[in-house]
Amino acid sequence: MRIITWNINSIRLRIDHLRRLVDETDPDVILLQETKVQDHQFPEEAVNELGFTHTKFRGMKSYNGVAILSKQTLSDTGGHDWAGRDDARHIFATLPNGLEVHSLYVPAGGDEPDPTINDKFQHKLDFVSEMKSWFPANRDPKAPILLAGDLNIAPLESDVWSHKQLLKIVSHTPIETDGLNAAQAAFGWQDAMRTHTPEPTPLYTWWSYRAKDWRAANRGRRLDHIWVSPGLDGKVRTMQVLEDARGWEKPSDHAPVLVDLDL
DNA sequence: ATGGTCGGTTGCCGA
Repeated sequence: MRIITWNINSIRLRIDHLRRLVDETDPDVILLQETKVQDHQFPEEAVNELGFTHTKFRGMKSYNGVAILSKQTLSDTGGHDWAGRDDARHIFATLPNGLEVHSLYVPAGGDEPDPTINDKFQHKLDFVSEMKSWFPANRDPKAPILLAGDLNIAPLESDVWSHKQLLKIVSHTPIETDGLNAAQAAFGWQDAMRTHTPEPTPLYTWWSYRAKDWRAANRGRRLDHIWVSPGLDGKVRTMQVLEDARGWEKPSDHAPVLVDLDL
């Protein structure tokens, strides 16, 4: 089973990119973040025409928004309101083979890495702190569960272009990376991307729009992640960051990440 | 040290 996660940064603007991604990789399931569309405006017909006749989505006006696109039936769907906010950052569903997939969009957290003066950073820390308790309280680690999305944190030194230069930059500060590592450990989540491509190999999924030449500068960060439960131990066969998509015309600033599961 | 670019409830805000 082939699964892709992607921060698409507006599904309506990039529906042709989604078509190209499907043509080139033929995934079974696509988990999206930053769809930036309300549910009544979701391009369900265009998605159906790509072969994804089963969809679950949760959007709001202008910001955020997550979706699950599947060729097979989706059941038992829902989404948690993290940090007490109904802001369309989480959706989950179960596939016919029993695999539960979660699409998650963690808040970016603003620019100032001080929670006492930056409410957005406090919100991000609260969100990640709740990730640590929510999964153990609501799910069985022995079950087959995949959690993927834009977690907006690059936890490892080789997840950023310069560990030293990014230590005070939101997405790589110790308070965030400690929080994410704690959330991961609390459920026994396995970092499928790093199982496949261990440190110290650099691994990035996001490159800023602001670089003159993103590929030449390569000042990337690994903000997108695929985690699998202990119940899926040994089931991840391949992993690829689809960097080419970052070079398409009018791209998302995030590259899709693909895994094949032996299920 | 600074400013650089996107998308969408555009003339700003969030990323």
